[in-house]
Amino acid sequence: MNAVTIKDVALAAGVSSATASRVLSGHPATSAASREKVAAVAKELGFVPNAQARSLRSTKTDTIALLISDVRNPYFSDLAHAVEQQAHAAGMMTFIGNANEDTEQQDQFLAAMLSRRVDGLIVVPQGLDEDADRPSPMMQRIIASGTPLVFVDRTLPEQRIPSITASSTGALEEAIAQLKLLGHTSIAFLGGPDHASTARERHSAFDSAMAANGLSINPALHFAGDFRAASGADGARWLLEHELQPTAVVIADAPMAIGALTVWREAGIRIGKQLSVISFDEVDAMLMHDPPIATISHDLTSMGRAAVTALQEVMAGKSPEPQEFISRFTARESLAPTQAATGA
Amino acid sequence: MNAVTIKDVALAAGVSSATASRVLSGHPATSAASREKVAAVAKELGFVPNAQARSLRSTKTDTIALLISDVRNPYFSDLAHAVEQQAHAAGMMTFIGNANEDTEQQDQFLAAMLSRRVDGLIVVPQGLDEDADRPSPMMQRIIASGTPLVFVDRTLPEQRIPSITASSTGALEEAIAQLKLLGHTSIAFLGGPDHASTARERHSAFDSAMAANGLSINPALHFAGDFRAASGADGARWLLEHELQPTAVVIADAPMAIGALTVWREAGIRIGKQLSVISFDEVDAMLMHDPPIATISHDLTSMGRAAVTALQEVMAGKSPEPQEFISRFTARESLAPTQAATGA
DNA sequence: TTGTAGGCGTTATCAC
DNA sequence: GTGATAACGCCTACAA
Repeated sequence: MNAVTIKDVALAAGVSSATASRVLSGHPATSAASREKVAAVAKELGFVPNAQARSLRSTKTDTIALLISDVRNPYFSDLAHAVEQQAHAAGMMTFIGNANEDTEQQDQFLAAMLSRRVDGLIVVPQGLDEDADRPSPMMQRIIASGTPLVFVDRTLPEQRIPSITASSTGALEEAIAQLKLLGHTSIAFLGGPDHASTARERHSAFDSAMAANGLSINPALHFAGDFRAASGADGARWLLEHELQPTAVVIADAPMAIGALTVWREAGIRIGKQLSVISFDEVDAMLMHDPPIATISHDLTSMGRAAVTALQEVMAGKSPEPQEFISRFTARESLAPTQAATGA
Repeated sequence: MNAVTIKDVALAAGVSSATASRVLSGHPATSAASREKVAAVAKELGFVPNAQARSLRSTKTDTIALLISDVRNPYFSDLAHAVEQQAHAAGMMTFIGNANEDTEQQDQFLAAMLSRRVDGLIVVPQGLDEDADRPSPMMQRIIASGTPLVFVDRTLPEQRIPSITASSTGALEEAIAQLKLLGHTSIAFLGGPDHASTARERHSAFDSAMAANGLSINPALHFAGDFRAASGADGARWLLEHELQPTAVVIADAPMAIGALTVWREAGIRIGKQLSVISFDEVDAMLMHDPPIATISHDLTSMGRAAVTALQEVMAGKSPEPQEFISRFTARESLAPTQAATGA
């Protein structure tokens, strides 16, 4: 068992534990002699400082927590990776927690992090299902506790919390303009869950992009999914049976798109011929698809970095401005001139 | 700021901190009266126990760490999800760490976990590049420290460490038999990096499946990738230019398959006609592809659960047997009778 | 430069 | 059942 403490090191090095501590934590007031001896002994004994004790005393843990809503969604694993790398570069560890799109799991994770006294939190917040905009009680406690907090990707209408978000308005305007140019006027939207601010943002950006292009917004062409593959498949089936037979569709995230495209493949729908498709989130599978799928993508790497930077500012007592990244539209062969209705 | 300690709670409840502690940690020796009062006060004050202090005293953290080699690989995010859920059910938190297929990052994470005194470790071990089978120095220290440790997915030849692995021999024999039946005799293998035991296992299982089916093993048809999409793309290009023009290919993981399939789409290769494809790892994108891709899949959920269970046994002082899961072959339309060579 | 002496928040050990 | 008290491992005034 690893029970070697700083006292053991000090004893073996023939110094006091205070000196050993100073050497091991790089305090300047140490002699070359003790530095050498302590370092050598510590290495030989395999001394690993107890982070618990250290941060109990110093009230900092050099650890931040990142709460995402679905580990298995590549969108969030990209975000997690970016945050982790940036935090790592700043000498901090990152706890990654998974809310599973569930307020209860979110709160459990937040409680655990609070209890572990992380130095800060980066959160993709879940709204409450019934009342999408109200932070959960645990979130309110976090805020009340004064723990440095930053929202990323999604947000809640809490004025004091800096947030890093993405705006898809411009990209969607481009996308819809492109579709209109190709002759599409009946365009469906497979959206995400209303408790996610991103789902609402994408939906309203879609509506305003339609309006900006002089196309009418038809609520009957909006399907409410949940950002997961199964709901994308449901949306695809819903579309197949839809009386209006739109000729193009925008899908709110990659898992839903993959689910939907699978259904359409099974149904023999030719993408880019019978149905034009644009999906949010650029993942490798979109380029594998034949034809490749046009995407609206967010720069997760930059967003993740920005979140860490903003959090560091909050930890330093500043109040960083909210930051909004602009998503990018990439046209691909999944877009083509109108030919026939979906079900043809 | 959240500076409410157990003493504050005790004071407000009119009991000693010892009693407060007993109530808050569910110790049986408490009266109903104090239980009520303490609980009420704690809630009112928003008391959050300091996990640092608690585990400093109790020498347990109710936390385990999971080290995977690539967060963005869906294979590992599935595994992570399974481990997390199972650990959560057992009342433990999970730290998820990302080695990025890199021994140095692996070691940093392990050191951080050791320093945080996690109760146990579940690791997908990285071999050293130069000497795939030797555990890194840090891994040796972990082992020496006696921290409960379990390997999952990959393994190292350390006799004392329980490991949860998968065997693809049977599945590959089935797969190759199927290909042979369809007339394929020249079958390529796009493999993973040698420092991963799974890559070696899949490769040797491929070879023995070829042999078992009476087909000759041709080293010239083996491509060494690294489990990532880019190397799959490289492998696909390599195959396109290969003088032997195999008619079928087995790919060692999903990201590589997606990379490869993208290249083949661009090159106009018709999968399931000109080239039959089998990929390891069943991810949604495999079913989205037209035609759907035959897969060899592991039951990550069961493996993740088994890893947690094994770790719990180690923590309880037992020595669980190594466990080997059997992978499953699923035939799909990406397999078809031989027609023409790849490059035709 | 070094050592001594608390103390961080909690729980375990004793008495009562 | 409850309350003092010590101890977990480390860091940091303070004094030397």
